Amino acid sequence: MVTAARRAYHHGNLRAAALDRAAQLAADGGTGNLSLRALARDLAVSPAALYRHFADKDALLAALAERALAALHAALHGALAAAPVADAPARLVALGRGYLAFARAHPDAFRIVFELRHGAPAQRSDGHRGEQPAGGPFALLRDVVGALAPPRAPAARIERAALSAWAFVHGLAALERQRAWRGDLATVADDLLRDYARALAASYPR
Amino acid sequence: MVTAARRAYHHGNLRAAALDRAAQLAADGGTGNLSLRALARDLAVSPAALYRHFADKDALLAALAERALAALHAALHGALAAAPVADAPARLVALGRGYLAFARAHPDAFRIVFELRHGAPAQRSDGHRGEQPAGGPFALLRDVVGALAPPRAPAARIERAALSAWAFVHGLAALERQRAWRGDLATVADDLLRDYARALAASYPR
DNA sequence: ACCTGAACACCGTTCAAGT
DNA sequence: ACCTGAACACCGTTCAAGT
Repeated sequence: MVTAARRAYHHGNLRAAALDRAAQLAADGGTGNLSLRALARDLAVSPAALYRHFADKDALLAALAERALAALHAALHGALAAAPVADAPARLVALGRGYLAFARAHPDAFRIVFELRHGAPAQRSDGHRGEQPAGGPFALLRDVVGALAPPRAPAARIERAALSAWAFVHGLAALERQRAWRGDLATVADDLLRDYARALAASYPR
Repeated sequence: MVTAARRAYHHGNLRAAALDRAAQLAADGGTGNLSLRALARDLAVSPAALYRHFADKDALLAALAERALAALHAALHGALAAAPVADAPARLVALGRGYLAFARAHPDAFRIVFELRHGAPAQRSDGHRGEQPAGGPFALLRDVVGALAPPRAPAARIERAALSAWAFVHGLAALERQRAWRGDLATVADDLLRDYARALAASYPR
């Protein structure tokens, strides 16, 4: 059994197994308590073996973040699929609900997507990264916000409105995770999402 | 010189010196790279000496967070003092700008206030904590949002509007810190703050 | 190509012992 | 009361060596 599993790693799935297990460990004990040595121990593998698949611990965390971002995208896509196609405000609310629900259900995944390289000051001078976190999920948001706007609204205005909506719902998720609010932020957040969508829809002259 | 400094610690200021130096180290290398041993080395003190003043590393970080929260409060208070007393929307914008400016100038302090116990799932069942982060700064925000509302507006509505505004500006700060936006979020954020204040003021029937 | 064993330079934390 | 020295059980990472 052990030897079979061991042999399997030689077939190229240590990387995948490590990511799966690391995601579980992060979900249980938090990303901060995740150690490569504990992970290796868990996989019945030598610590050094992981370095054949990840350059260092940060690379492992980055791969984990990539997975988490894909999961967030999928969750938002699902939330959108369950919303009425014609009702743009309802779709925006559904997107916000999906975002908050994901942050609640997978706080570790949410964290690793948005708080990676959390303690490093190193801002690479070769340009901004961060296209990944903005990529998939933000495109969904822009589409929904665009559908809310009049047919020939300027793209720049839609971009700005989408950023604003993202900041709003992201802030709600962050404050809720932080428990920086006495009482039940979750139910209030739902009301605020609806208010926000309504106000945005009303902001366009008709 | 060294002996004089050493003797000074016996006079009860190791705790303060440790916090000062820890704040510096966190500002330079990020909170994640802060180690008690390096801190002790830096203070020419044995690692164990710090445990006379802090229960463990988390306690040191919590004390650091307390300082950072006070600094944020002071910064917001200052931003408000420089804004016209009568112009409530301008005061809201000033508060938002102060928040964003603080997050930009002291990313480590901002982080430690809002992302402490970042990797832990442990939600204490004895009730919610998080009164501290909401305490000082949020009271300022509630006052400003209250001044924006009609004289006899219901308190619950003001609370909700203040939470909404907090979430919005906090989200902007988080996304900006994350560089999760191609291009210059800082200047766009300023526009969005003004839009937000205007929309909030307009949301009250007159 | 993929993994092991052993080593290096670190950690956080504890505890007896010093002054 | 406050600090030191030494120890324990961990880390991340590297590197020769195995298959």
